Amino acid sequence: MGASKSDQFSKKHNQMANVLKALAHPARVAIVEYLLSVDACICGDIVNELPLAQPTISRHLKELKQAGLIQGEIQGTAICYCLNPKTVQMLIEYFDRMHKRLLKLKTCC
Amino acid sequence: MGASKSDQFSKKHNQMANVLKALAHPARVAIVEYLLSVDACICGDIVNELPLAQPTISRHLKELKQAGLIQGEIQGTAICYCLNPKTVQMLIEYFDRMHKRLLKLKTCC
DNA sequence: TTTAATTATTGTAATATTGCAATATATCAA
DNA sequence: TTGATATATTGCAATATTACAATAATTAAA
Repeated sequence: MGASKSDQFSKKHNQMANVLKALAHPARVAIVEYLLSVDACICGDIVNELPLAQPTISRHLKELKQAGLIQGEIQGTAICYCLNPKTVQMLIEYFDRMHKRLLKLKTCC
Repeated sequence: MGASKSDQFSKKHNQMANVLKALAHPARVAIVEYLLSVDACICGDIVNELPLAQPTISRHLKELKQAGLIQGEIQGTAICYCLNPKTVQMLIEYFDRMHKRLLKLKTCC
């Protein structure tokens, strides 16, 4: 029956899967790249930029925030979102380690 | 109503989201790391290694294969799976570019 | 060909995700 | 306080994902 056997896996595997799940949707990839493309940290412009309603964007932002990929800072009535460099760095290191180990393997199909 | 507005987003954002979605589950993270940990390319041992039934593993392998993260090679009755270095490299480059652009931003909260 | 071993597919049930309308909350300005 | 602006939350419907039992398909060996 149904989903969720995540408790059977290690904490590390679950954490990694959670961060990557936050990026496993085109809207959230687009949000992250939009935040990158703007020199300053923009907030609600995302709603104007993407083809989604405000509550939907808000939910996506919440997921990105919970995964530690973005941070939000209250500025008056607006909230300024920006990327979290530490999490991005963690992802680089993860895949870099993976790639280095991969190159050491002798036999591969 | 419901899900799937993916056609509203760019092909690039969808492709990126699809590759990352393949890793957005602890079982698939575990499979990838298991493939890394074995010097040779093992196949059905994954079923013994993980707390999931054979059909479930088979489905996870299919998703990883469709995302281009692993490759399978038939060897007799068994199938030998291994990681695809090109896709791993693509992921490194993606996050590396992101990180470099991030460091250039002047104002960030 | 028959049997055994390995992997894939199908059917079904449980759960999770996605999206929006409606509404709530919070802050600034008048 | 009141109104305007910006963001978050809730409720619900549509869809997607996850998992396994049962079964099918494929190949090697007897």
